[in-house]
Amino acid sequence: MACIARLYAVATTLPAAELPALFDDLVRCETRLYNALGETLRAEHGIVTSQLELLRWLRDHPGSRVGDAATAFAAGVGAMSKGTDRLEARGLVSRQPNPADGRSSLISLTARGAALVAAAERTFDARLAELVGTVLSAEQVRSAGAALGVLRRSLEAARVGLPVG
Amino acid sequence: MACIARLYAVATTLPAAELPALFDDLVRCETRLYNALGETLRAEHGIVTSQLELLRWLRDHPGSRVGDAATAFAAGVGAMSKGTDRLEARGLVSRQPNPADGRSSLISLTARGAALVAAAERTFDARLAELVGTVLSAEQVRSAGAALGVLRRSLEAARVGLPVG
DNA sequence: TAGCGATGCATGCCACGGCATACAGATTGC
DNA sequence: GCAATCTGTATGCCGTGGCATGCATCGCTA
Repeated sequence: MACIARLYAVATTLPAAELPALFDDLVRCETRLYNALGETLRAEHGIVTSQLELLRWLRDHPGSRVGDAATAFAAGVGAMSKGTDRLEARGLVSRQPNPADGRSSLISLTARGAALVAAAERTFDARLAELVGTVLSAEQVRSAGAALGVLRRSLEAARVGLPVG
Repeated sequence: MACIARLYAVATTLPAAELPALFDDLVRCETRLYNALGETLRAEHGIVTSQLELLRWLRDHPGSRVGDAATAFAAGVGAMSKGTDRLEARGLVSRQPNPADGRSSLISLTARGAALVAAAERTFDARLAELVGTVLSAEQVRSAGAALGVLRRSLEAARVGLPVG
């Protein structure tokens, strides 16, 4: 079938071990960066990486619903609902009734949330620059970013790797 | 041509937004790939991605201890101990007394574990080739792999992002 | 407009990881 | 060779996410 032909084509141009090695490096980098950034964010702002990611996304996508965020992060709706609860309990976001659909709410940053995300983002960017910017050349950042961007858009377009809930 | 591109890159600077965007793509790709691979592995072999990663690592690093695996995966020792318990309970690995140190055990694959990792690895590689190999060019895989490899080694050398436990 | 499947979200249960602790065994200093 | 300390691992508690369920609401169709 078509996928056999594709696999064969890949194998002719790429050593078979290349993809698993890439995946391994990808996961290891992600784990360590996530941990290290979370450590710094927790110490300086009392939030962790996943919370900054959500806050930042809400800032950049005002008027979003819980399910929109879940899709964007490839997380379950239940998990995102609970994550929103936690941010709301801390006064960082608020749910407003959705005028177009009574089942959902629109999530927006509070003033505190907006201030926090601005401050935490500076910390985040600085730490990331320390960890990555001092190690990779601009060329490496760009080529890796281009490849991962292509891959990401492909996975998202195909709805790959979305949890059930 | 790669040489010309590299020389040009040296003279250019990195836009400030490039690193956060790279991190975002990195995390999103990792999440979706991890989920999608886990789905396939669970359906065909009854394990998930993290378990295949550990089993494969144990195969490639015989005579390792719990703490060695924890360091390799940037996981806590407690988590790795419990993960090993789960694999041991399923008869996939076994702990053998460490002749050089009575506090620790040496972990090795059982015959069942070795068979499972061999079969599951084929599934894993095939699914990964579908998801990534059909989307990225060999050149993109190589350049992303090179960059992430450099980054990974830097993070590991600096012991960055290791959990406490 | 009444009914019905589809959709969006919240919640409960379970699995897993982080962190703190406990303890056995190793190592160091005297 | 013993005490003090350190190291390696297991275990308990807690927070978080996935999945299943429940429920309110929407949209479609007759």
